[in-house]
Amino acid sequence: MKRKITLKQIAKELDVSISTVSKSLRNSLEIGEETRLKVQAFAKFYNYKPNNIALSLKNRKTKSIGIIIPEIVHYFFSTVINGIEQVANEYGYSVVICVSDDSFDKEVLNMEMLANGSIDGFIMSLSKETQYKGDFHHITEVINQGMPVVMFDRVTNDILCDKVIIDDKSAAYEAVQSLIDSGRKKIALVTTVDYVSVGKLRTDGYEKALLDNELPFNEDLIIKIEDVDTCEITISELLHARAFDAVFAVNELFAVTIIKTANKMGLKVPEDLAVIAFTDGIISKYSTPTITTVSQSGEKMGNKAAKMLIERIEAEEDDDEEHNENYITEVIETHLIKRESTD
Amino acid sequence: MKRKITLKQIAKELDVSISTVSKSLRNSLEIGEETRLKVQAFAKFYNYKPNNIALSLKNRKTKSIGIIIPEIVHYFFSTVINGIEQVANEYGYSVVICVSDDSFDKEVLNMEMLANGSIDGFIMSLSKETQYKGDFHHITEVINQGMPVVMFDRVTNDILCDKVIIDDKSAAYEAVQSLIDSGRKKIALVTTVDYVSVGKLRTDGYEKALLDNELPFNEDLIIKIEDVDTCEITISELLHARAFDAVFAVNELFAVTIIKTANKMGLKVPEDLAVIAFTDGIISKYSTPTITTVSQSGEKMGNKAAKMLIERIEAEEDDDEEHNENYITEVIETHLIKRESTD
DNA sequence: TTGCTTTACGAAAACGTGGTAGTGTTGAAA
DNA sequence: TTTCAACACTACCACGTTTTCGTAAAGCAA
Repeated sequence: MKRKITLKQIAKELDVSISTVSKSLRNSLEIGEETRLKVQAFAKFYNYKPNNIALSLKNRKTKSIGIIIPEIVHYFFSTVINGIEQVANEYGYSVVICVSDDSFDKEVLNMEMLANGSIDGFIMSLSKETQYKGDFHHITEVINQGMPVVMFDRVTNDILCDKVIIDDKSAAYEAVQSLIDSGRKKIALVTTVDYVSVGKLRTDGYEKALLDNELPFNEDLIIKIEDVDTCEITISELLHARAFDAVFAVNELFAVTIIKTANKMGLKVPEDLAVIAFTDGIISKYSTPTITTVSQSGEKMGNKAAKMLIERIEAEEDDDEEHNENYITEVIETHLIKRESTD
Repeated sequence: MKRKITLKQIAKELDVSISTVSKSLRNSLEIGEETRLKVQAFAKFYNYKPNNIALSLKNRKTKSIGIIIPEIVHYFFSTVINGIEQVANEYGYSVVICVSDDSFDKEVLNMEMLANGSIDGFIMSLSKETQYKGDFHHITEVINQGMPVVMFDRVTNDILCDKVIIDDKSAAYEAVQSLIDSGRKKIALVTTVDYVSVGKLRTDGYEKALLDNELPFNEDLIIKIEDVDTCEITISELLHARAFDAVFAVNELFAVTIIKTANKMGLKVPEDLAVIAFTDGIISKYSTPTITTVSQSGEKMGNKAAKMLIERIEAEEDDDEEHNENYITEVIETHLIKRESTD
């Protein structure tokens, strides 16, 4: 077992100074060719690679970015990570990932863990609990320290920073409109509890589509679900009453559960019940019937977020102290992917 | 914007030495109470946190572990990450994730990027290309530098290190046996190309189960699929010929595609065709019918792998030079989760 | 006063790197 | 012989921390 070799060891071995070694390896003209080649050969032989940690300390840059997300076993979030990773890699950055598990405390802890020099910037999506509490001090703190932050998907207006979102409201509008266009009149919205920002926006879009088409907006048709396990019961009751002929679900898990429930009751999808889901995940592609979805490209969001963050990071290098605060909110376009669950 | 405060700045501000500050904050008895409390108060006020990078440099530990996986938008791998993350967090480690995209070059690049001091150890699953090439020099190199490596799922015998796997062979055996027990005689195996180590082992288990039950082992019933898109065609041909009455698929994507193909042809699952899949992912739970699977708990694998790695890392602290090479291969148990696709 | 121990703190090295500034030697021009 | 530049290299600093060693001042006994 040979430990990684350092400049110092090379210097000692070749009986020159550390600076000579350093300069030789960076091909400085200060060093005579003979010495330079000798050093280079030696370094190559021992597979010298500069120590990243030392470099980070010196340059005050780690070339890594921190990602904080609520879940990782989650199609959408993992595609976002994928998108981030691609861009990060391209620019020579590593990504370090922390999962908040939708817990406020974990989110804070994770941010503190990374904020002490480990990374150059954050990309994050808020945990449910954080959104519920409305406490963002950990984020402001980090930003005040001059660390760039990009938020995506689950964002908040209370924090000024770059953001990448989709236009949840108009995407929901489009989905509901397409249900209306195919003749549906009683459209239910299956959503999560209010404090998750995206749930709220999608509800707004749903409502607007109804009103624009002069359809009644009926509170009873908004089904708020906190736990997916309770979904089935609620749904089946409403289906029994034939209370609706179409469903817009804010995620594909709800959608597939609804379809299964409907099937059990002998209802046909899409004939008796049309279903559209938000988030184009793997379930929608492979369920029976396949589910029409509003795609939100996690990969694109990740790409964009990473680009924004890295630009911020590298911009700070120049105008060291004065960071301009013209924050951008990027909106990623969505589109409806028609599949078998609608007609 | 206030940059993070350092020991030096505190020292200057309070007109004491850096060492005094450091010691005060670590509650050293060397420092008089008055000074100590003064420093602590000041540090608290300015929210002093030691710089992780500096600590890493000093202690030669980064308290972070590198994960290299082929894909991240992948149910199994993301559950493994989740498992790793849980344990890592518990022990105060961060995880930095690199995706090899099943490419050898990326795998090498990523490892080199992380190996220069950024992390204390690796947890990895080999890329397809690496397994195909059989070139593991990048891994041996890292190990030779004294960096602990734990491999999981897609491992190789050519590398000596800790490993976490499931008993693919006996798990496959169990699955096929259960098909036989329910009266199936012509059982097809839908698998990937050979060089992915797990595919090979599952094939072995399949074969053994057949032979043990004195069923013919027919090469034609082993369907090797490289690309999931070609799956449907191959399958439908064989189904037409009624060549088999049960399928053991090595992943759930194959399984669901098979079921859909069978349905299209008017065949009923499980009556006409029983299906079992490896990997208990999200598709199996939500497809129609739900799919009987061999569960391989990614979370448990991740937990175990992380524990093994961290133990190695922290063991090295003590017997600094001599690391004992009694590597362990941990086998995670699997079990059959019966769902609707079998009777 | 001298010699010894405590108390309370500071200086400096170390981790590994890279850049700036400096130093000493050589050879050639004045 | 002196002076100056070119050359080839070394010294030193900074990044932020911990830790070992050192030491000045104070206290106390003889």
